[in-house]
Amino acid sequence: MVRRKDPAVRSLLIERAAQMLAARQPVTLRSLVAGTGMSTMAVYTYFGGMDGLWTAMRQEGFTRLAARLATVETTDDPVRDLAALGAAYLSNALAVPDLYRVMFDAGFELEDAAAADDTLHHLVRTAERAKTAGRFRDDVDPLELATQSWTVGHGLASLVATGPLPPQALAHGVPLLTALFVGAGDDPVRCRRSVELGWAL
Amino acid sequence: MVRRKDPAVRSLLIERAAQMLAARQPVTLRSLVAGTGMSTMAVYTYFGGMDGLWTAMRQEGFTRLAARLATVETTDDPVRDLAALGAAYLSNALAVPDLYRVMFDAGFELEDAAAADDTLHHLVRTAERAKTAGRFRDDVDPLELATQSWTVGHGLASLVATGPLPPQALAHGVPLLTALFVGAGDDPVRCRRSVELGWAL
DNA sequence: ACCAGAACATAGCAGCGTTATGTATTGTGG
DNA sequence: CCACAATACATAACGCTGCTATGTTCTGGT
Repeated sequence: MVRRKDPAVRSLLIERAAQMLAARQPVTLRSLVAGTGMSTMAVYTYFGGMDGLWTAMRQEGFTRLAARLATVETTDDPVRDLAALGAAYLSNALAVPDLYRVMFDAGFELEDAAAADDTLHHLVRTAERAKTAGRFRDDVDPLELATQSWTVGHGLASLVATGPLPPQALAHGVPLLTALFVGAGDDPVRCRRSVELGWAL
Repeated sequence: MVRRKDPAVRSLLIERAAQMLAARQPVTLRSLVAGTGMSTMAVYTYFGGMDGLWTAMRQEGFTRLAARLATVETTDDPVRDLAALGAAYLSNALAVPDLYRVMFDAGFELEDAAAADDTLHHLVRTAERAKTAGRFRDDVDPLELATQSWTVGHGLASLVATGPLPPQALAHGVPLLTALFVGAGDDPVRCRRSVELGWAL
């Protein structure tokens, strides 16, 4: 009785929307399906409307971000890795600034929060590694430190991607993260070296 | 030959738009002028279109923010004052989250940057005071430190106002700012006390 | 007192997301 | 195997958006 929705079509639309977003073309219902042979109804059968498309785009953004963070190699210096994750976060955000803006736009829902948590998890695990390696104090909560690192990264990404700060302001990431990690107990000079190594934009 | 535009009408429209924004009502060309007796053309004579209105709203947002920061009293503890400015920044952002979002929306232009600079200036001056008071190292650039404080504040404000982080995450401001100021040379225990005093959300 | 020009009102346009309606397609139960 | 029912899809229309073209009203300097 059914005629199942084709997942490939869904990904195709998401892909196309992402490309249009990256090309700074307005993503509208009609422009999205134009040239694909599909009618505007496709967006409704696959996403339930434009809001659904934007939600899907947010998830896509977090998925890509998670994939990007997964490429960061884990070394024997977890603090370096933590900084490298921050750098990768910023690199991803500025590579696709419009998608990044969509991810944190007004329509943020609970289901998006799950995707965001997955992203945070990379940071949490690395913070844990740094803690067990004795780089951080015992009373440091890895989740809290990860959240604080995220806050710094997002603040930087948001201000640079939106325009208030110039791209060279990304260099602030080094002093910000070193201060944060030293505050968590790491040795100042060693920390600085680790962060600079991991940052390496 | 002229019939000058009435500045009062302009402020009235901005005020009305701000109220609708705060009430989470959609601010559209027609809904904005509805009930005021004006026609839709008013928006064009006073702002040149909706884009102009949003630019004006951004400036209004920065003006209100600057006014809010100006209410922060300056004590003999500049580090406390710096933290107090950060708290005021967040308090303002979360009091009018939709206006705050507009301020950092896609259409950010050069003329908005000037308004943002005025806001930053409060932080810069206080950072300078802390430096001359001997709380920070000599090689600390007040502008850079202010920018970094701003980054932290904006990151926190953005993540909480948009939804990814819950309101209690605002407490991260204390460790983040202390770490930053200690990294700038302040004494750890004294800094912590100052920040906690100034934060006092 | 005139009249150029700014301010304003009205109506219409193209575009937007959405929905209603009709048609085609498909998997499944008899 | 076939008919039925449910899904997918196409087309057209609706109400809304920002914007512009046109006509009117008001105002201030010569």
